[in-house]
Amino acid sequence: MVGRGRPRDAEVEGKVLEAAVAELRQRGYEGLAMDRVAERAGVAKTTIYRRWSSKAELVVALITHLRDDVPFEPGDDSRRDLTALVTAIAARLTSTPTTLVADLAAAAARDPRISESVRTLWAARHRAVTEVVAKAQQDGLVLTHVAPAVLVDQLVGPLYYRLLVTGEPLTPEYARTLVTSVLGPSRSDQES
Amino acid sequence: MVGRGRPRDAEVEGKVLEAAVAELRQRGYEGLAMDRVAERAGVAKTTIYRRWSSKAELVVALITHLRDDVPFEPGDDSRRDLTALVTAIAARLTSTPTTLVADLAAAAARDPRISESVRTLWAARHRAVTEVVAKAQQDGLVLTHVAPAVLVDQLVGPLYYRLLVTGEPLTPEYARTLVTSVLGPSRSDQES
DNA sequence: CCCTTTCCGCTACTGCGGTTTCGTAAATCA
DNA sequence: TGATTTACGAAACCGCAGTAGCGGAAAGGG
Repeated sequence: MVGRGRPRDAEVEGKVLEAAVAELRQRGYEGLAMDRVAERAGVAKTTIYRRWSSKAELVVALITHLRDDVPFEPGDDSRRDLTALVTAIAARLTSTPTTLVADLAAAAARDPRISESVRTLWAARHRAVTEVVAKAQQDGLVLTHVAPAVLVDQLVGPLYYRLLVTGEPLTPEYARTLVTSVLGPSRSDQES
Repeated sequence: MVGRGRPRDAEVEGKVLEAAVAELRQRGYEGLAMDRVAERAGVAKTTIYRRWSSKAELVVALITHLRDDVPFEPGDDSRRDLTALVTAIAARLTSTPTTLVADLAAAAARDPRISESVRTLWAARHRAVTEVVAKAQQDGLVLTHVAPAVLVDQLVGPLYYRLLVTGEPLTPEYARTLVTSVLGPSRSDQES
C-alpha cells in the first residue's frame, strides 16, 4: 500500500530549495515570497505547500541545505590559525547580505524551530574557533583565567555586533586586532 | 511663514506613541499593527504616517521615547564601574524581547535612515562603556596595546552575539567574566 | 481496459497588514 | 471673503501567506 497514486516528482524538492535560497539571498527572509519561489522553481505554490506546511518550515529546510562552511585546516601556529579563521569569518559575514543575517536572527527569535536550525548553521564556525582557542591555550598563548567559550564570544561576537548594531566595517585589520587583544601582542606587533 | 495651513493636532503624537507602546508590549514588533495603533489612539492611519514614515520609524521613536537609559555614575573603581555597566546592559537586553532587538537590526539593515536612528539608540550605552574603558586604561588597569574601541566591542559585542546568534543566556556571571577577561583577574578572583 | 488514488499546475479567493489616494476640514494670507 | 496651504479620516490599493476547487496526469489494483 506504499506506492498508490501518482508519485511525487523527485526533482521538485531540489528546485524549490535552490530557488528559495536564491530568493533569501536576494531579498532576505521577509522579502522571500512563496509566489516568487514557486515561479522561480517552475512549480505551483500548492506543490510547495504539499511538502512544507509553511514558509517558516521551508526556511528551516533551506538553512539546513545551505551549510557553506568556512574552510579551515589548522597548522602549527595557533596565532596564525586564529587570525586566519576570524578573518575568514569576517569575510563571510561581509560578503553575506546584512539583511539576511539580521532577518535570520529575527526569524529565529520568533520561531524556536528556525532558531534551532539557524543555530546549527553558525555553530560550525563557532566550533572551529573554539577548537583553535583551546589549542592556543594548550600552547600557552592565552591567559587561562578565562573559559575558552568566553574568548570565542569575544572573538566572534564583535563581528556580529559591528555588522548588526554599530554598522562599522569588518576589515581584516579589525579581525587581526581582535585576535591581538585576546592573545596579547605578538613579537612582530610589539616593534611598532 | 511658520503657521501656514491647518496646524497639527498636538495631542496626536502622545496618543499614538502611547497606543503603540501598549501594542508593542502586548503583541511584540511583528504583532504591532498600524490599524490597531490607529484605532487605539483614536486617529486615522494617515495621521500616523504623516509623522512617521514607516512602522519601523514609529517603533524607533517609541523606544527613544520610553528610553530610560542605563543609569550610571562612575565611581573611583573602574573595574567595579565596568562590571556594573556591562551587567546593567545585559540586564536591559534580557528584559527586552529578543524579537524586538532582532527586528530593529533587520529594519536597520534594510533602510539607512532606520539604521541611523537605531544606531543612536544603542550609541548611548556604547559611549558609556567607552568612557569607562578609557578611564580604566588611564588607571593602568588595561593593557594599552589595543584600541579602546575594540575592547568595548569585546565587552558589549558578546552580549548581542549571545542574544541574537547563539541564544545563550546573559547572566550577571557572564557579564563579570567578560570584564575579567578584558581587565585580567582581580585580586579577589585569583583566590579561587 | 476502467477505477481509484495521489500528484500537479492553474486560478481564484480569504484575510491581514503596510502604505497611498482622495475628498474635506481647519487654519493663514491677501 | 476667497485663495492657499496643510491636516485629517475614510476607503482603497497592494503584496503576501495560506486555502480551495478544478481538470488533467501518472501511477497501482482489479
